[in-house]
Amino acid sequence: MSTVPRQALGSASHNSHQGVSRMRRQSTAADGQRRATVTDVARRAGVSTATVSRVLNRNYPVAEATRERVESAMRELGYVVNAHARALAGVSNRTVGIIVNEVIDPFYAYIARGVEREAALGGRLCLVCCTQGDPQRELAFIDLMHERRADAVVVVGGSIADRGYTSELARRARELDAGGSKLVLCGRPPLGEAAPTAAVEYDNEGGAFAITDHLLMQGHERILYLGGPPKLSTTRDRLAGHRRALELRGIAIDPELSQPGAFSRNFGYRRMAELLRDGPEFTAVFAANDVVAAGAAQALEEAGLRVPKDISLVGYDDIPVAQELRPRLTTVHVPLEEMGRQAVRLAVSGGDEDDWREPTTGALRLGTHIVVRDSVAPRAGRASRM
Amino acid sequence: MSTVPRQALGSASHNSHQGVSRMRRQSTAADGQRRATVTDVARRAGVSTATVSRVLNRNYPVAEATRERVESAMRELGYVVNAHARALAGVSNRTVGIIVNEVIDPFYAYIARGVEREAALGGRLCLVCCTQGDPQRELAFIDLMHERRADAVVVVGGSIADRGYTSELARRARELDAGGSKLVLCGRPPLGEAAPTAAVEYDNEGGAFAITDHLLMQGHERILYLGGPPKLSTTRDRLAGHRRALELRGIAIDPELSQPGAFSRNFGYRRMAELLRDGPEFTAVFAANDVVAAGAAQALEEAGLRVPKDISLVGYDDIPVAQELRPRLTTVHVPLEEMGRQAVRLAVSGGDEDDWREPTTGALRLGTHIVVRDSVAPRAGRASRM
DNA sequence: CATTCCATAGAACGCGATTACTGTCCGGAG
DNA sequence: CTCCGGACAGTAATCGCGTTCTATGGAATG
Repeated sequence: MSTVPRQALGSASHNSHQGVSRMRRQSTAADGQRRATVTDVARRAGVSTATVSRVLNRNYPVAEATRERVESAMRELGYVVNAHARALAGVSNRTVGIIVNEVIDPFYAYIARGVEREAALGGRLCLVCCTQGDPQRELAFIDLMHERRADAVVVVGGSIADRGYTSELARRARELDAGGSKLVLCGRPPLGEAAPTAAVEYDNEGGAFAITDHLLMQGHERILYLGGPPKLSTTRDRLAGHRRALELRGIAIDPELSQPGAFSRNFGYRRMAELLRDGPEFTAVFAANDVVAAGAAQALEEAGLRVPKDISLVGYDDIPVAQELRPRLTTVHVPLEEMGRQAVRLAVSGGDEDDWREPTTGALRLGTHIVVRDSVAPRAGRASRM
Repeated sequence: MSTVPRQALGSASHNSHQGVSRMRRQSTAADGQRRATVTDVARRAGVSTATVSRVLNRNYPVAEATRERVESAMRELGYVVNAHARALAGVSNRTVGIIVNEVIDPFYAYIARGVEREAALGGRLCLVCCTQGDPQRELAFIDLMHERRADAVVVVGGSIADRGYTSELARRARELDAGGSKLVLCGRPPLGEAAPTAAVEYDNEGGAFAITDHLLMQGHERILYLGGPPKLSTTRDRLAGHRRALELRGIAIDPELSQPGAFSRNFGYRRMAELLRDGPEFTAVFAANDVVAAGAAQALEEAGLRVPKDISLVGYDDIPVAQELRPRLTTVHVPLEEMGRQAVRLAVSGGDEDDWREPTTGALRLGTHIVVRDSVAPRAGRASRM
């Protein structure tokens, strides 16, 4: 079996169709009303089911009068096509799946918006799942979407570098591909040659480099890197850009200034408070993302430190909270919504399937750039001031 | 036909299956590889399809050895059940639909999270759509979800009081109900007796009353009500609570102090700035929601007014931005995630269908309460100060 | 040895819709 | 007065899986 146990989804009682042998809905029996079917419509309109299907799909000439008879029959019966039957008969069911950590996290929400909008443009619906950071759930959701024959499955966000996990993911990529769907990696590194996937990345390393350099230009040399799960590809890339910038300026890397952790406001707040109490000296903070920066900002505020006068602070992602903080946060802009759009575009190639089966593996890398606001000032040195 | 034209979804070329008469996938022909079916698995494992189905559904005893043979056959073939075929055969497809204005709006995002989590608990997947505030799109999406036979369709957010729209919605409620699904209204008033819907509301009026009263207790008598689309049920209810509080204290209602508009940060900012320049006097602002409050706060700040010293400010919803603003925003807490959870709970009655068909119309009303933070102070009167 | 009970095989339907074929009808050309 | 093609419409085979219902081989039981 190619599926992760459904237990991974925390299903209370996943064996839904168990025991309770449902009474089979007999078309003969009472039950009041059945759902109308094509057959019903056809009978009522005095035509064949083929004709009904034709007016439904507008893919074959049907006489005006006939069409009208059929349409009013549908209306009178309250007929609604059955997408499952249609999918079974070979028509794309027009859905794309998207798997994120958490829908309320703006980072994911913006990407999801892009996916949803682009999908809607192609007349598609969007299946959304939240893994809450659990790779097992992610795999289980991919399976569920495969079962539903989604046109594409977009997996969003950084990934952990785990051997077993990666190969599981690659296998699913192959299975999906064999079935004509596509696995799209959004904001995470590709799986390598063996796996037929599409990918939309952004210049994570470059953004980190740029904003670190921005800090360096202001004279900061002791920069605290705060937050970001250590094993996540996202963290790895941001940290890499950060270090490259430091090295380029000939600044030694102090391990103590690297403080990875969760991508959460709470982590930013607590660790910052701790570090302020008994941590290394630093004059600037590079928060792994804007949410962490918000937490750090609060800790700084409560410690009586002024941003940017005493300490400079920058974030990453450029989500709305960056503009809400005071001072407004200097950060790295990531084209989140665009990533989502491109992800589905890469996978489904527009609304019409004229171009049947193009490059089986597409990749895309979007740019990032820093947004300068008010949270960075020339170095003043917290140590030298207090 | 009971559906709104798909054009409403802005589909670029919605007649996807038109003209391009797809080559029918012949099981006989080449094509390299077909997707494995139950029959394939059965053949490979040397058992019957009935047995395969049994190990798949675990609803009938199967010898351990047989099960293993079947399972490894599935693994080797990369078999993935076809949810459509399964749904067609009468098994619930386990999906719930949710329709919101906008996924990046925290108000909706939190509700969506509740829906998604509760759905996942029941082993269900979640179909998400964004209407961007267009009632036509909302109706079109409901149809699409009905076509997919979602177990439930949750429509989130305030509704406009339009005669035609309401009856269209009611019709869909009936159609869904006839098919065994359910339309759930989340955060909006019921449709009346004629429509079989479930509903989860929150005490919108009460929250507005409470926070207005909070302002009154601090001596504020001239309170500006800012934002909220005028015809939206949400606005109507909040405004009602607000006015009831005013009347209870015998304060005359000044139409000039009622400034409805979009639920956007931008509206809050701009209208606030205008009003500060040439609007009526007021000592407190009741923003229709936290987002509007954020905009208003910026305008106030730029005008050199201090919150709450010069002007008090409150919002509604209690989304994260409320804690990020400085001063932290006093607002009304709405149990958003819980609303989402209850919405699906109301509709699908847990994971197991033991309790077959319960009350066809459930309703629920969750409480709200104010959260006092730092944006309200006793009246100081902007007029008397400047 | 006869009887039961199990696990499973086998086969027929049903689910609802799509569509490759196969007509049928009708008008105009030859 | 045929013949032919275009416009429509009907027939029936699929699609992949779930659900019986009957039949059967063999092990356990008495």
